[in-house]
Amino acid sequence: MNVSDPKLTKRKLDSRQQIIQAAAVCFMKYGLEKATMDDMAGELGSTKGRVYHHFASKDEIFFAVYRQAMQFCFDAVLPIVSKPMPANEKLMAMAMAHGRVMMDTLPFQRSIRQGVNSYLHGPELGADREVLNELIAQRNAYEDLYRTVLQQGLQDGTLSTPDVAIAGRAILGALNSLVDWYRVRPEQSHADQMRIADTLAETIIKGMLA
Amino acid sequence: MNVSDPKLTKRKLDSRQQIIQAAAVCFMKYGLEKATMDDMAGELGSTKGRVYHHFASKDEIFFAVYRQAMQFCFDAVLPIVSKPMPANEKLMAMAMAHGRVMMDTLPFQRSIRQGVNSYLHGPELGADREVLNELIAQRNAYEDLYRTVLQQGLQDGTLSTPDVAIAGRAILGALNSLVDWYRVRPEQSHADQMRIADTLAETIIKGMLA
DNA sequence: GCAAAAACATTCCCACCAGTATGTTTATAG
DNA sequence: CTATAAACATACTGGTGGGAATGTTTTTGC
Repeated sequence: MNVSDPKLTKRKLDSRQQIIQAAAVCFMKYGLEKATMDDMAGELGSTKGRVYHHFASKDEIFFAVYRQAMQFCFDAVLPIVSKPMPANEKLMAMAMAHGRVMMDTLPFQRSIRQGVNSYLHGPELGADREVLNELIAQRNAYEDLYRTVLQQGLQDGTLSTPDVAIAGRAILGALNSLVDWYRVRPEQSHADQMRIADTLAETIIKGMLA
Repeated sequence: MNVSDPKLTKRKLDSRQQIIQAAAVCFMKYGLEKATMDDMAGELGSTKGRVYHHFASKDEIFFAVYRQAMQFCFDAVLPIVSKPMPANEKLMAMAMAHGRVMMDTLPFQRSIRQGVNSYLHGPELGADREVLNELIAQRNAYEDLYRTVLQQGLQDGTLSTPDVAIAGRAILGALNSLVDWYRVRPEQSHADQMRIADTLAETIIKGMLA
C-alpha cells in the first residue's frame, strides 16, 4: 500500500480513460443529455456498474471529458506559445494547431461544446460549482493565450485589429465551428482533414495581419 | 367557417406566437432538453394544457422556434442580397445584419444552435424526419446566400479566398459564436450591442477583401 | 342567447434513466 | 493458498417529465 503502486494505479487509470473515451463518443452521438449511462457502458461492452465504480455521477464524467478536451488543446498550442516568433506567425501556427486538434479529438471537443451551454446556463449544480468554475477558468486561460498574442502583434506591428477581445472570439468561434459542420468522410485522408483546418485558420487570421 | 377568418386565426396565431417566444426563452435559460413543458407554461403564467392545445409535442415547438429563428435571419439579410452592390460591400452588410439579428433575437438563435446538434445527430426522429429535412434545407439555403456572394466577389475581383465553402463556414462560425459568449449587460445600450456585432463582422470580413 | 367548438386548466399515467444496493468474479498481498 | 479488497455485473428504486384523458371556461357562429 505504498504511495501509488504503479501496477495498480496504471490499471485504474487505464479503465478510467476508456470510460472517458466512451463517454465522449456517446456524448457526441446522442447529445449531452440524451446519452445515458447505459449507452456509455454499452459502448465499452460493459455495464453501469463499471462506470459508477470509477465515477460518482454523470456530471463527474462530463467534467473528466472536459478536462481531457482542454488538455488536448493546451498540449497542442502551448509549445507554440513558448516559441520565439513574430506574433503574426505565432497566431497563425496556434490557429492551425487548434483547428487540427478539433478534428483529431472531435468527440471530446463536440461534447464540451454542447456541455458548456447546458451546464453553464443552469441555475442548479450546487455541489460541483467549484469544479465547474475551475473548468471555466481553464477555458478562459486558453482563450487568453490568443488574446495575449494578438496584443503582442499590435505592439510589434505584425497584427492589426480594432478590438483584441472580439478578434479572439472571432478566431475561436470560426475554428470551433469545425466541430459543428465537419463530418468525417471515409474517402478523406488525415492529410485532407489537416488541409481543411489549415485553410480555415488562414482564412480567419488573414484579416488580422497588419 | 370561411378560409382563414381573420379574427379567429389572429387569436390562434397570437397564442401560438406567445408560446413560441416563451419556449425560446426557456430553451435558452435551461437548455434544450432540460427545459420542460411546465417551464414553458410557467413562463406564460399558464399550464401545459395550453401548450399541448397548440402543439402536439415538444419537438414540434422546437421546430416552430427554429422556423422563427431562420425567418429572422432571412428577413434581415434577404433585402441586402437583392440590392445592387459590389460583392465586398454586400458581404459586409450581410455579416453586420446577421450579427445584429443574433443579438436582437438571442433566445431563438441560442435555442436552435443547441438544437441543431441535439436533433441532427440523433438516430431517432422517425415521423418528423421530413420536417427536420426541411429545416436543414432552409439553413443550407441561408448559408448559400453567403457562399453565392463570396463567389460573386471572386468574379468581380472585390473578394478573395482560397475556398468559398470554408470562408462561408468561417464567417457564420464567427458570427454565430456571438450567441455563445455574448451576455446581456444592463448598462449596455442597444447601440453598444450593435457596435459589437459590427466590429465582429468587420474583423472577420476584412480578411476576405481582395 | 344558445349550441358548439375552441381555448384553456387539472389530473393522471407510464416510460425512462440516474443513482443505489447487492452479488460475483478477479487480482493482489502476505 | 488464503483473505481481502478492488473491479466489475445484476437487480432494483425513485423521481421526473412527456404526453394523454378529462373537465371547465370562454369565445364564436347563427
